[in-house]
Amino acid sequence: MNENKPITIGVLAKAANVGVETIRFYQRKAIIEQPLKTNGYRHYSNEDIRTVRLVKKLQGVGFSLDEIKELLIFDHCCSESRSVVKQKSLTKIEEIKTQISELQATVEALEVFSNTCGSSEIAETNCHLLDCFENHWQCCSTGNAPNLTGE
Amino acid sequence: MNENKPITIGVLAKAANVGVETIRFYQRKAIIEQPLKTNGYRHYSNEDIRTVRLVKKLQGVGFSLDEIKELLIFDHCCSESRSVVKQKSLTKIEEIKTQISELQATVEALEVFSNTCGSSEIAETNCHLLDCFENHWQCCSTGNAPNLTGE
DNA sequence: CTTGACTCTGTACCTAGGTACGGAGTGTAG
DNA sequence: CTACACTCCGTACCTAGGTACAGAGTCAAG
Repeated sequence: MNENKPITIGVLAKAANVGVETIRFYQRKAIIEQPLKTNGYRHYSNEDIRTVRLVKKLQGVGFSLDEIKELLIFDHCCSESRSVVKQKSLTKIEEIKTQISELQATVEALEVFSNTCGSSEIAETNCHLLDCFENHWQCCSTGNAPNLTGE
Repeated sequence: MNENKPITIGVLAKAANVGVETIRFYQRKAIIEQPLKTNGYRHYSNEDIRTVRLVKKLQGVGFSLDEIKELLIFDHCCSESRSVVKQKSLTKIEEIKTQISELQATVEALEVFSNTCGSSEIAETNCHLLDCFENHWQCCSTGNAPNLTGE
């Protein structure tokens, strides 16, 4: 084991696949805690590596840094705040589920688009992406979308 | 019908539920086309309302303005570029599907978290969100995550 | 005990996606 | 034909999430 090799900011950055400046930025934003310092140098733990990786993962899935910060704070709170933690998690779960539905509708619209408008055999010039997404993101069908503007 | 009432920038903005400045911004970015002008005033079509709504919808689902611009350009291109359009759509579909999987994994992790760590009966103090997301985002189980840093 | 890689702090700068403002012209109801 | 809402253009400013210095100190191999 290499317990003797300290995890400096550069080591952490490389392990989490981010820039050194990003780590410092996260610290300024209080997303990760200020680590212990020896001779002015930051020394991190393996926990910190896991945390930064988690931050990047959550970010990739659409969480903002503020949301991530909040999640991480939950994680450190003691048992009396469990009901708050639970409620926040459940709210977030609902939000993500909604987002998943919208993404699924987007995939469907794009599939219709590429199977009709994108197909040289089937396509008509009046078949547009716009139509594919309208009518509650459901169809592209004839290529003529109904008038939705109430004209 | 009110064909005689022109769709000015303010009308468009209200219809699409965005600010007037946002419309101007989209035009600067060439996300929507420069409309015809009479006496210096922009006059939009119902198509423009649909387009701006689509832009906001796509944005909400995680598309950047550059991606949206590209999609809208597909939409206006003529038949000889159909294969390109189709390929781009298919690529985008794959990207979105990946994102959906990740979001589903996130939901699972959050559900495990709220059912264990968030539950006052079951929770142990060493049960953390970090653990819930690790091991390929699959479990929180005992509350002690395996060491993933290769130490 | 020097040299080069690494780290420190603070501040400035960058892109994306808007938002606000100033000073001028337009359009329309009374 | 005046008032007021609306629009014009250009430019400046804002937040989020970084990224890049500069000038100084530290660490470790040779």
